[in-house]
Amino acid sequence: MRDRPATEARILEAAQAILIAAGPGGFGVNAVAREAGVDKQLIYRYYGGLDGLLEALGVRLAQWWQEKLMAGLPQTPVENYGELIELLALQLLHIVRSEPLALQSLLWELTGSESFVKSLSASRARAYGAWMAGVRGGLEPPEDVDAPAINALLIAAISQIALAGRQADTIIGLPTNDPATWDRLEKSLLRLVRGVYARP
Amino acid sequence: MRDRPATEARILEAAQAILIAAGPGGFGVNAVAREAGVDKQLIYRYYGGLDGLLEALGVRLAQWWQEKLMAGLPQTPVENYGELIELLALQLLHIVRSEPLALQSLLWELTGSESFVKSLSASRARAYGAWMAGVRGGLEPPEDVDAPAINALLIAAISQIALAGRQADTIIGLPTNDPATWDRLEKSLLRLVRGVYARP
DNA sequence: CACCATTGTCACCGATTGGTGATATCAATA
DNA sequence: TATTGATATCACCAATCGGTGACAATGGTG
Repeated sequence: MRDRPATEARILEAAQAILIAAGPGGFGVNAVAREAGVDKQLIYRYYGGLDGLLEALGVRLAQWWQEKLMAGLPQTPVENYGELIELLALQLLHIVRSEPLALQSLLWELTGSESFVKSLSASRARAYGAWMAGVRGGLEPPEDVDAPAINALLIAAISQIALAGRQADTIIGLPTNDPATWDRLEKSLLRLVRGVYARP
Repeated sequence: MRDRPATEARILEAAQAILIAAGPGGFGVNAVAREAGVDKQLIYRYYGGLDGLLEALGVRLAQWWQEKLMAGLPQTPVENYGELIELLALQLLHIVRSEPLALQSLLWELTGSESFVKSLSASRARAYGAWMAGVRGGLEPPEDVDAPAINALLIAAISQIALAGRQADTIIGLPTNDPATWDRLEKSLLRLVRGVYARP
């Protein structure tokens, strides 16, 4: 060993692993050190304590979100603003359904009061914006639609649905384990999008 | 004192107070006992420990949700299914915006793995159903709309928006503290509802 | 080779957690 | 009044938490 950069990386990886496995609640200096096979003293030396480690983990998560979102950029140009939002919604739904880290990250934004949590929320919001900017040509939402508010509601719905399906075995009344449930939710999600961003 | 029923009630009240003030994370035997001004031993005697107390708190929360929802039953008969959902959405938005207990309860459903959490989710779902049953006359949703899925998404959106606005000072990009933000969200929420449950 | 800063290890601290056993105190009954 | 059973209190336990100081091993530099 005796390789500080490598050790720092190991610690950060372990932190992410702990977050995925145990969530924000199970996160702590001892758990991370144990997972990384490293003395916790090094966490204090290299990251200045728990806060510093969280800060570093925060920027890592922000990058992660950016990458995951950008991975779903449509290849073919879209025709109107509504279709854009449809794609974003589907991409986000796919991420939160397939990536445990996404859910734990969202959960952290809801439960944590640390400062890095706020910057994480802001970074994720920026990632959405970057996605939009990267795709929309000159596409504009209909004038009579409050696009930011509508989109926020849609993103919120997707996030909450995924979070709720994590622990409970029923969402409002729909069975969580049934794949048909998620088909219905996806179709209904698109239906909501099309309802506001009227399609030709 | 020396009044078991009163002591039990005090403990349960304290438990709810702790939940409101500190959330699921700060919940514990010691905190509740301290808040109630009671030795924690009594929690073990009367509720059989932390699990039993949670169980009792769960049924209390379920009743609470039922009451809060039912308090918003419309007086005048509604004309169609869409208007019904509009009212439910507005009522729910009002609850989660004005009642801290609602948010902490929702948060618990997302974070807790205890068994009572699942029954709480189920109870809340039943409360929605009871609300609907109490209001809809012979009203039916449009045939081509998957009402349960749509409604689940709408409820999810409302829950998540309120939860996100609790800690972060910006929801996706909308400033949390600005009252105008919530006006926009409410209007856009109704817009989503009307988009699917097409109005005359 | 000797020095010294960096890297890693170990042992400990006070505080808090969920949980338990023994004991004091009271109210009603015999 | 003496006994008894329920109610309340206190002291303690092992485990874990975040955090710190002292010490051992290492590798490059003079």
